[in-house]
Amino acid sequence: MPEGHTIHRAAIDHHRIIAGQKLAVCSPQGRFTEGALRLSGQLCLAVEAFGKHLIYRFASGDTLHIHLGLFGRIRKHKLPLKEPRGAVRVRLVGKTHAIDINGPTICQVLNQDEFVKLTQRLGPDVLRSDAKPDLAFKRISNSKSPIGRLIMDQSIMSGIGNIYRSEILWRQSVHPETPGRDINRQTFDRIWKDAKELLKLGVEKNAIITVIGSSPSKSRYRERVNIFSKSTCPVCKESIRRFEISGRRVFVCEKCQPLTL
DNA sequence: TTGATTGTTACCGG
DNA sequence: TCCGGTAACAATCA
Repeated sequence: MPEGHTIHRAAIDHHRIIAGQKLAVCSPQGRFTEGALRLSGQLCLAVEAFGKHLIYRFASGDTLHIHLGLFGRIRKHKLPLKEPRGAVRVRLVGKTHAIDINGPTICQVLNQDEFVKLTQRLGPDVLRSDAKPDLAFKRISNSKSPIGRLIMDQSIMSGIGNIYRSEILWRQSVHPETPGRDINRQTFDRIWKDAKELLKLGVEKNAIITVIGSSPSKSRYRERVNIFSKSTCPVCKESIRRFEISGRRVFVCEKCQPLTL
């Protein structure tokens, strides 16, 4: 199974192998033919992530913009080429390897202006060294929306997904329904730092791991997280409350994460 | 075959 | 204008 944000970043790490080469680009299912034609034969300068968005930069100034969404997946193959597995939207072929991109929510060519617009509408990325967390804190401390909504709002800060949301707030003893304006700078800094560390680990291990020391070899995330999709708190053994924010599942231990501060 | 899923976006009403 | 809610979309697996 793809692992949300983590696989996006891991994909970048694993697929830089095709950067610095002229790539053949094709669309096996014919669903990205126009874009593929525009990029094919171009020199790929770099592969980068902005939040959960993946960007392949080409010498022409165009970029390939990919967002994997819930189901998207990137696979790397050694040449010679194999038959596409599943619904491959776009295939990038370099000298030694090919990259197949299956089921992305977003798959488009952006010119330089469009690329700039994309980066401008994203909040600071917890994994980028040039990120400015101050921008996120400012937005959060002016909002009455619950912190559980705010830290997953990619226009406020980018990188955190649904599993990390519940896990980070549990690790930092913050109730997801705490209004943003009640989060002080110290608490925000703890959330930011934890997000940064957990996502970095996730990229390294190519898996969502929020229980430090747990084995990444297990195929199911349930064994590597503390409360997400669980019924009892691993610390106090109280039952976990499950509810929704914006239609996405949230988990909270109301004993370890009291709402009143 | 059905339901569930680690996400985003467009659109609409308050 | 800004929120929050809803539907649509994506592919795969149990």
